[in-house]
Amino acid sequence: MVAEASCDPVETGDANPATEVLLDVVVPTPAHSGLGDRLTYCHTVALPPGTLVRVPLGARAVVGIVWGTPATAPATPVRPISEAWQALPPLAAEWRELVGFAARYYQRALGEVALAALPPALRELDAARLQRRLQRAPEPVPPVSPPPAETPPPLTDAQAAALAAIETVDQPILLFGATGSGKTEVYLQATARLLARDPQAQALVLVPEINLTPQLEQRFRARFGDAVTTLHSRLTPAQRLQHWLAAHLGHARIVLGTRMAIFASLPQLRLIVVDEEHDPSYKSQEGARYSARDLAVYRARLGADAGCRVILGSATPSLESWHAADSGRYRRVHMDDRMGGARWPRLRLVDLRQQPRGTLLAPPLQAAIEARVARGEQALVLLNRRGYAPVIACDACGWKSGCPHCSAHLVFHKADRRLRCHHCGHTAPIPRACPDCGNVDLAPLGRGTEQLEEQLAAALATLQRADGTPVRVGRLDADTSRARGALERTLQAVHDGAIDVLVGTQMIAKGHDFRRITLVASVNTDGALFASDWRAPERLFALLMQAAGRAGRDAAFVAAQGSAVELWVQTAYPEHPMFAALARHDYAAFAAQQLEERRSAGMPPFSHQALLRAEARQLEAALAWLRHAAEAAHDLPGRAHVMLYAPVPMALTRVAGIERAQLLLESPHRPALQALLAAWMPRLHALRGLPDTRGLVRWAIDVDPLSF
DNA sequence: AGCACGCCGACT
DNA sequence: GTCGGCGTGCTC
Repeated sequence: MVAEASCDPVETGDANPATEVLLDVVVPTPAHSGLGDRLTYCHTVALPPGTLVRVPLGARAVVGIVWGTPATAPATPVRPISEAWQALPPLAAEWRELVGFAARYYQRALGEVALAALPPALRELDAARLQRRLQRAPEPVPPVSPPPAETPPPLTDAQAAALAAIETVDQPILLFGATGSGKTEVYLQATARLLARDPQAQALVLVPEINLTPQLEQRFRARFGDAVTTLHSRLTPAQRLQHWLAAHLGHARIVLGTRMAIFASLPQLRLIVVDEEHDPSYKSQEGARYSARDLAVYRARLGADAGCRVILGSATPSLESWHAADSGRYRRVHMDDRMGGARWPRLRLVDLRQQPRGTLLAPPLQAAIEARVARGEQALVLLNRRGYAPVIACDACGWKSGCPHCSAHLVFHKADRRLRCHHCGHTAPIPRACPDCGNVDLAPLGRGTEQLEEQLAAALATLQRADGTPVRVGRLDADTSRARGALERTLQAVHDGAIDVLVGTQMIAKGHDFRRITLVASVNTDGALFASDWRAPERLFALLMQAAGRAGRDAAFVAAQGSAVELWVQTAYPEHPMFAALARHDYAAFAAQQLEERRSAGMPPFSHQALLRAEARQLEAALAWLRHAAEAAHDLPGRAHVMLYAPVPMALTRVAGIERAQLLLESPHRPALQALLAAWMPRLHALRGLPDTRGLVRWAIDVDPLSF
């Protein structure tokens, strides 16, 4: 009480102005708490913006970040800052700007975004423990160069051109290069040149999934040693804090991380690399739904005065980035030759209309796989559906195994002889008879990776390798890689040649550098070709290009074998124009065709979208809430330029007993959409508690949504 | 969102 | 007689 009174500027501010300072502090207040983003506290001395502090909030003590000084003194008496962590350098102005922009653009509370960007373990610390931690690790800035731990290889012409562009072009670089064209070497050398020029500089390298691309981390470590650190969600809380501190204190020169790393504190950031920039995992799907790739471009612009650059790399860029390059906002740098003389796989289409219905593996494809395995080569077979069969059904009455909590089928998993829901985790034993009619003939419908593995293993059972050992079929999907280290073991087994044929979901298509693969096959492709999601063709093309890139990586091996490197695709629509572009490995043609479709339909990137999502116990409550929301938008700024569609249930309406619905907003004018959203938010918060929306669980806005 | 305070059932 | 159910309400 005394402390609070002494802090009140009205009471003591005049009496002792030198020792009482008002500060705006950002604390983790969810937007709907009714509190503003910045709360005013007082302290004995002025603290620079970016200083971490602990402050009382209600009955709790929370970590906050000093954001500045209040424009006006608040009406309510202010409470004092409990402790200021002055041992830690303040978070830089650019970091605060990035966080502020992300909060504004994605319509989240500033405190939520700012505090979520810090390692959780930091919030557990106090000033004393922080002090000890900082003293215990007074790591000097390690000398990165010279000498580099590994001598870089000579550059190809394309790589030299790319590096020249990076150093001279003051725009985001779209590094467009096929798998194996040497993009990674460009990242490495761009980083090396930066560090040679400016020994204090830092680089940020973003990857979609760090566990699926261990060799990128290996290559950075081989070149830069201990100057590299990592930031991703698989780190333990202590590691994450340690790595974050290394970046914040400038001990780490290079941060390699997943999308969350875009918020790392990097005071000397001069280069951002976004590898596989088209990958949808750069878009966060919970909390603040940010795009790390888009924020990377923004962050580089914030640092432009200091010479910060951004490289977006991909063999199949997002249509957004491709269009930005077409329109001159990004600079496209094309690396068109595959290094080491490796040849591109030839496309072999299997027309499923010529095959018996329900064919999983057409005889010519199976024969091709057998022939390769017999010669000591390897094959990858892609099927984007895990489990044995996506559903089991009753022959007599048409009953299908449905999830009691979701509007989805229970998937038959033969490995544990159970039915499993892939959306809520519900599991059930396989019923002996149909629950509806008692019929005992229940049949699995459709195929998953387990069944494909089984069928291939049976087909290859009589084959032997050159050394007389039996041929081995392996499987890689979320089920087989759940256990710690299982993923690495399977990948190693493929590397070592212990596995001849690897079956799996799209995770087998990622950047693994398998040397003896000469055939890649996609056996169930058509679902994505005609999916209701209009981004599906783009993703399918990227997946098939990426999968194709796994084949023929070792030119010497391929030449010695005398094999043709092939990509097999089973489809009932072989005349689809996408396959013509795929056969020529012509992403530019595919992108041009897709962008033309988007332009005429007024779809992104020719318009901008946001989704308002609502979840409720009853679907009607969610829909009613969205209708109220639409009504509340009628007179908002920007409304004339923003199209609001009717609220609809989501494609997968119910998940874990919660009904989901959404409302799409679309505008050709991004600022109009942003203005509308910003003005809409307070009204949406005020919508709580309407009588026909009882059972509403939560709602959220997804700006630039990727999935519908 | 947390985390209080605040009024009604089965236990040491 | 207490421990605890989660219903409203507040957080500079």
